[in-house]
Amino acid sequence: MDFLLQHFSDITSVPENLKQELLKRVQLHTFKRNEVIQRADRVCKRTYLVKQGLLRIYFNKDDKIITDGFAAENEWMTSAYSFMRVVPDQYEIAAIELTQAYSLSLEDLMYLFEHFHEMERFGRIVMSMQFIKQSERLNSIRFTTPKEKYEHFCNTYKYILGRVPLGMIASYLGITQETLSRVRAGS
Amino acid sequence: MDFLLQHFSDITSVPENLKQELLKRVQLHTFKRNEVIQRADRVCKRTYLVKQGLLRIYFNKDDKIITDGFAAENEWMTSAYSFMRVVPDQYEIAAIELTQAYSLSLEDLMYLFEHFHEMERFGRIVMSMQFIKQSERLNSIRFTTPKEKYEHFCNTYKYILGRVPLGMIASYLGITQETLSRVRAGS
DNA sequence: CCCCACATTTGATTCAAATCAAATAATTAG
DNA sequence: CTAATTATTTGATTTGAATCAAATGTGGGG
Repeated sequence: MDFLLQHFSDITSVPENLKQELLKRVQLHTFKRNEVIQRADRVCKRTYLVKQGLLRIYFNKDDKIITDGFAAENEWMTSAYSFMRVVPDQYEIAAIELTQAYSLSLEDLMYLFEHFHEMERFGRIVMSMQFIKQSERLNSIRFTTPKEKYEHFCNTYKYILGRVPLGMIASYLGITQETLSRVRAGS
Repeated sequence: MDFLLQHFSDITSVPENLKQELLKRVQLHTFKRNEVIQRADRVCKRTYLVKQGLLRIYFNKDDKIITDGFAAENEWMTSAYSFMRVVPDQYEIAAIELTQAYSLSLEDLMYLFEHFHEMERFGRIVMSMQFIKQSERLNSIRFTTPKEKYEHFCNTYKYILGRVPLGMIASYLGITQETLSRVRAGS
């Protein structure tokens, strides 16, 4: 449980009673390699914090699987729109490798936001960080060549490289597998 | 001032003392048509809430001006990375038409976050909404044809259409002016 | 009110990456 | 350990939008 509280403490101060409430509400899961955590067409009920391992979010577009993101240690993963708005969506989440993750339900999260200023701050800071990350990704997708996309990925997410098939990285970067292969070959 | 408090109240409850502090710290600006509010290579010191009019954020890429976003009534505008991290960046912000906007400095914002749970909640909710909006934009840029991009823009931002030159919309959508023109001609 | 800078359209051509196709390499489940 | 599946590379071709080029339209400052 130290991991969980450490994660929160790294972002903002956590008073003792918030710690208690967090520990009371959080669930710890173990997901097998390739286990599907969240299925398409369902409401995503929980948000996950990866303790160890690697999660992936993806969806089916014209019979191709498009990877939309990864979450490794200390990163949060949920199908954001489905989770926040409590509506089904097309995203699935699965474990790429054996993964341990904590999770919170929307109700518990809301309870904690409601009762703890620090939790609200935590939420604001995490959302801000996600927003900034997503901006960078948007700019990368809009304005860079396949080669630059791959290089940026290598620089930013080298800890993911080698843990996932290249096809997943290609679709995450918004290019085809073939193009990624050629980029890597250096032509 | 009613506008400002209404904007906050629409998102979360605002206790009387927070109202006081908000009113004490907020500035009201009037920007002329085409007036530049934020210059490139500078730290963006404030975040703006548009009361009336239209702001635009853009940057120079290879001698082309790329529009990155708009903010109309009840929308926030800032150069997010620069503002949050207190570093200069390449974005500029200008008024497209005569605009009235409230603004807050980072220090004031932090003060309000620090002292008011409700302000923190407001920040969290606004960041979440921005995140979701940005996700939709990312998907639009990644997966849709120029025609679909334009249709989506018309559906979502029709109140902007007609108030800005088409070139700005084209670069916002990630297509060229020529392509947008052809899409509109319907071919 | 008119002219000029800017905005928009239209046409011809180019090009980068997608698609289509298939061979080769590497995992993994039995 | 080996067959079968999955991943990766490599090659040929297509294609949609960018680029290049230029004509036409238009609105707002003088």
